[in-house]
Amino acid sequence: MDSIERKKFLSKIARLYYLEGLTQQKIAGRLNISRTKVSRYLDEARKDKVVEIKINLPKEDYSRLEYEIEKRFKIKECIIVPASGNKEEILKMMAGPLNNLFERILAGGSYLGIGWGSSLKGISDYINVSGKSDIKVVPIIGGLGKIGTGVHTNSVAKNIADRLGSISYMIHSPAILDSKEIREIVENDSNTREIIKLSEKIDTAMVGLSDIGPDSTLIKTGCFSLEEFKYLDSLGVVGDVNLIFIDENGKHVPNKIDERIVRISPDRLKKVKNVIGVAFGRRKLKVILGALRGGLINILFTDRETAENIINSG
Amino acid sequence: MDSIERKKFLSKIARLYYLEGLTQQKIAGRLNISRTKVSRYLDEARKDKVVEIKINLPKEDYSRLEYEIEKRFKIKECIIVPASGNKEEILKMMAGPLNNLFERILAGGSYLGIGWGSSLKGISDYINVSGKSDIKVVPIIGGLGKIGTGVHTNSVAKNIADRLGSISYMIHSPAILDSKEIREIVENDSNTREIIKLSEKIDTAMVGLSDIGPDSTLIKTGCFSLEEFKYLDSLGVVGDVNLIFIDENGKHVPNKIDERIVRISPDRLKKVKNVIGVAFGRRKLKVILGALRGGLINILFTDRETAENIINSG
DNA sequence: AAAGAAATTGCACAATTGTGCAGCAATTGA
DNA sequence: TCAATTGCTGCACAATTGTGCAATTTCTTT
Repeated sequence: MDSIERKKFLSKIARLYYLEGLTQQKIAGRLNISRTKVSRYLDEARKDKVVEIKINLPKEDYSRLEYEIEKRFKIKECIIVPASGNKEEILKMMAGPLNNLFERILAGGSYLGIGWGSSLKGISDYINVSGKSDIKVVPIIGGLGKIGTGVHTNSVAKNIADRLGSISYMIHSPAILDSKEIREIVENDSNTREIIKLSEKIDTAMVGLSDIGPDSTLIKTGCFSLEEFKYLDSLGVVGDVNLIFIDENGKHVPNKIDERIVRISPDRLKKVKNVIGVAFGRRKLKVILGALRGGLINILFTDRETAENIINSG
Repeated sequence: MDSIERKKFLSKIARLYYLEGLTQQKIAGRLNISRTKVSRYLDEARKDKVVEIKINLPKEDYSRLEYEIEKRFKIKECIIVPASGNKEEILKMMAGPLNNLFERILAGGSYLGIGWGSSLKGISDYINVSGKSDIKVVPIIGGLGKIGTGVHTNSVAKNIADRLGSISYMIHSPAILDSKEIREIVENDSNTREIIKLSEKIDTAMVGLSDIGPDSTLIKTGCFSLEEFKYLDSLGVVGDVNLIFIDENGKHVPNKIDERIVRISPDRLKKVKNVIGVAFGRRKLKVILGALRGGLINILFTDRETAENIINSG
């Protein structure tokens, strides 16, 4: 069979299989060849592009980029939304995929850990998932921000719980204390100990990622001073994941601030099945890369621009 | 999940399945949904045209038309070549598909019945199939045309046998005799009887289709007179398949010429597994339709123009 | 708020498809 | 011409995929 004859034959088989919906067995019978041959001819047809499978992507679909990032960093999932420059809009666009994700990964009776951050706070307002009333929402970091402003850890956890139709726990300790001693005392208090203990039951967590630049929310809210950030910078820190300070490879950088912080431990966090990070913007590129490389998060929500930067920075 | 969100999700799954080649099981694990759901989402994606499967047809491909005819007349196969107006060219184009067909349907040791006709004669020169040396080629009609011209039944059979690297039998009787009595005598001769007997072993036959117009080869070669054709026409005959005269529905029309003809019987022919008819051109439309409707042939070789006429005449 | 209707889900099974392998045929090279 | 090599074939099995069904959930309607 010459090349053109062959192509025609392949397209005939491909038509019967893909367009007319016959089974390989039926095609084999009809053309008087073995079923095995049909299977192999179809293979050839696909390889030779006689058959092409096209996916009609909705506009602004980045599933390809998503899959590239998923593969590159061996993470479970990456969700990319169009970049608009406007933070609130970006968060709004993340709502749908986040709800979809929650539908899929929040198993009955499971515990959901919630960190802190303006993105987390922002996105939480769009959560809308039904049938998850037996989820327990647990803070995995002490309070940051003022109660009443709605950015406080407990508020975010409560907000999310409300939107899931479920319940939340509260943490009665600030995230950052004045000294190691005070932290130890607070952490030994049964109220706090209980919450910390709960973090072992978590199988899904949502964490915030911050850089340590002067514009970070942590500076703006007065949680840290510029001097402290400079100190962390000098140690090679590129940012934090739920106040776990990491370097560009996602390795936890030991530092003297750590001992004053109340939060889930790096080891514990790495054992959580699904860790969702929501972060985008040029400033956060390094900490995102670190978090991905170090395996601190395995589900990433970001925008197109950041995603492209991630891929280009390998 | 709203409509756009759903489409994005579908396209994500479709990408993983069709483009990245993951199994449904892997996708299910990755997205934390059941495998059954993946199967159903893929179904939906195809139905919603999120996934489109396109077959890159070689130019001048008529596989769609072929399949329409196959379905409409419940025949095994229809092969259509581009119409060029030039008979020789059309036959040449049929060579590839015919060889392909022979490769598929000629089983080891089987008998191949050969009729008569200028198309058959023409196409036989292009046959080229290897590995079929144990086929026996058998005439299924008496001699028509003069020995030596190459249009004679025996010559065509011999030619085909040579090209298959196999052997052929000869029939030592004309197709049309002067009277019923002579035919009976000839048919009772052991030489002829033996060949006729062989036709019971045939599982593939190639037959010619003729119309009964004044330009038909049968008139030109002097086998029939115009009066005889007028007579047949008056009976409702539209043409013949291997000298079986049929009406527009393919029903064998009894007539007084039949009893002078030496050929395979209509009943016998209908039992042959594969009966290949090669015919095209406006004049032959009616007889082709008859042959298809009456189940006298189940594999048709024709050209685009004729094929379109066939479909339009339903 | 309750009952009924409709849709969705996963299981278990059936159907379909893919593939390693042994055997056979074709081709090549001496 | 023969041997060696290469490629093709179908079988038998393994893997993958599709689907009826019962249970459950969700949505309607009263």
